[in-house]
Amino acid sequence: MSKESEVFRRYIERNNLKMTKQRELILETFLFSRGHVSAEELYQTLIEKDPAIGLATVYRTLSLLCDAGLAQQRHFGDGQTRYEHDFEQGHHDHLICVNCGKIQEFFHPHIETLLEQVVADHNFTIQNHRVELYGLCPDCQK
Amino acid sequence: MSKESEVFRRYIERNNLKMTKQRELILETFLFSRGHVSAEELYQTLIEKDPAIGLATVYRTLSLLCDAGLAQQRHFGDGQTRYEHDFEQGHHDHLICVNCGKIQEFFHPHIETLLEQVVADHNFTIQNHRVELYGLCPDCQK
DNA sequence: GTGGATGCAAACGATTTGCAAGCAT
DNA sequence: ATGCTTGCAAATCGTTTGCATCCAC
Repeated sequence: MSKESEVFRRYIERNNLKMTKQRELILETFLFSRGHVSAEELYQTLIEKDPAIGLATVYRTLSLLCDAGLAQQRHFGDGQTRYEHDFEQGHHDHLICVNCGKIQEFFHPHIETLLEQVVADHNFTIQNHRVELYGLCPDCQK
Repeated sequence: MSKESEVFRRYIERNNLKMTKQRELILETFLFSRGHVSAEELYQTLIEKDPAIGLATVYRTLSLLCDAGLAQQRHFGDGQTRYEHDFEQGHHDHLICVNCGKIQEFFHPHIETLLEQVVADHNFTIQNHRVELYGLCPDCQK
């Protein structure tokens, strides 16, 4: 039983919700999928394991996972919402290939520090931030 | 006649398109609106000047302005696409208030330099980037 | 048994598209 | 006259919601 599964169970219990086999399957599949999945992509993977599962359930469960702190929404240029689960490994930013869609994560402590400074200079209190670089990945530069 | 209007006319001509009073009105209104407008917001302003104008035309013209290099799409958290026209004044990033929606622009040369370095380190060729900080603006911190 | 969870289909909001009519060239 | 552009309505896409049924507690 994974740590995330434990966290989710506690969240479920604390809020008087119920653990179902769909929720278990969705969490498991979500955790297994590396990177940044959209609801639709996750759904496509899920129907192979449970053809009866509904897209609405995927959306509802992803929303639950966000509330539980196990997932985080991300919006990159295309119209879709993507969900990330490995953000706990520590904050990171993204390099996105505009050709193949590959997403490369990176972390640069100095940039983070400077961003904090910008926020302070403008008297904002920060909640979160995003830094996204769009371009061509090494493979797509031809 | 503004510089942008000139650029637009050239673009129209070069692509064998036609200049219409709707396109003129939309460009003019778009340029006048400071900041980051959504198609719907622009449309609301426009129907006061020309009640017959269609929302589809607004979308089509904004798309044209993007192609002509006079506008740029931006996606902030909410579901709407926003259009920016003053990005030519030089690149800048955004501080967004999650409470009142105010958008404060800023520019920090050192951050830009570091981002270029990150891109180089990963062998990407950059096209553009965005840095967005979400939090509470001074007014909303109560 | 009861209330939350499901799958489906319908509803939704933002954006796009097909079409007949209008207007710039 | 030609064909790009318009406004309208219908279509589309991603996401949410209503509802009857189902299932975890």
